[in-house]
Amino acid sequence: MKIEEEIKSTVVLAISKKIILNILYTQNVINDKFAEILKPYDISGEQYNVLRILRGQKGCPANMCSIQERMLAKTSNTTRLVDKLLLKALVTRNVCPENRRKIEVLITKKGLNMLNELDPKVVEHEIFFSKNMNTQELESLNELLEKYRNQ
Amino acid sequence: MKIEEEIKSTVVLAISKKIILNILYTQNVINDKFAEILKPYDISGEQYNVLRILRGQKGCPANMCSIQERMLAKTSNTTRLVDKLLLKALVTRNVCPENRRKIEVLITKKGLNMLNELDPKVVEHEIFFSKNMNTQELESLNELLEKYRNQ
DNA sequence: TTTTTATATTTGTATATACAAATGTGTGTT
DNA sequence: AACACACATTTGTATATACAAATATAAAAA
Repeated sequence: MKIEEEIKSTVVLAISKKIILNILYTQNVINDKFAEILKPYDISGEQYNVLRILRGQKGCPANMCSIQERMLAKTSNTTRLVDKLLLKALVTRNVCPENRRKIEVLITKKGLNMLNELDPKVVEHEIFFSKNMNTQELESLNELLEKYRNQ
Repeated sequence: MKIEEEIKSTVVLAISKKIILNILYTQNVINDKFAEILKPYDISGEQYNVLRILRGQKGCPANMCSIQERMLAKTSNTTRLVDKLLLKALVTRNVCPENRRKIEVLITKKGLNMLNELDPKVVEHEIFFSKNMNTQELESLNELLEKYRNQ
């Protein structure tokens, strides 16, 4: 369905407006579908994102700052996301001995197991949207998005 | 900046994953910039979206259902968004006399004036991201996004 | 050493998202 | 009329976003 139909617009939209609406709407579709995958695991998309960042550390602890700057939403509240993960025993949290202002966050074995179980489902989700497009179209979409975002 | 740099990824990402991350991240950039435009007017992006839908009614009242289905985020809570707009006198809300289950929501003169004042800033925001791309690239981006979203 | 400044994180408040349950109203059936 | 069912909206609860203020610690300056 075209974006005008999705929002039931009755007027012709400028291409610059259509692209904005298309990106915002597509993001909603992606997120809704991803939330369904995560639902049985009782974690949110943002919590998943934190876990994924922690796994990427390969055993090294991450502090709040470094998690924050790797998040997609730059204004996420990492403290509270880590709080939730701590309650579920998916991460550990300790004051850094070298610099007591910092907090060392580590993913637990339980957290790693959850991510490993999710891995194939996440890949399936990513491929789902790409499956009817050829490599050239995918590369083109990616390049155009980056050109668009960087003004 | 490429998406890998934005999220400080150290590994090469599959194209299907890059596109997902690119869309999610680009949406955040668009929303953050738009929120700044709205800030002086003390309304949120979702509240703006409701006002824009109501103006599109051209004097006809809209009920909660029809507002909901025109929203970008299909799970927005229209009742509470309209509550906020009512407090600022940007809309009126009345029970529909023909069907008392329905609510008639109308944009006020104050609401219309706010939208009119915002119009040029919104267009400027839309054009900002498109300005370094030619018509063909813009059309191509729009088509690829729609093909992508519809699997 | 005390003060100032910078850094890292937490907390508070308002708003919005997500979803289920509750409420109120209209329609059709017996 | 009484009942069941569908429709439209509201309300409740948990989570997340957005942003400012508060707290704690470290480093630099006086």
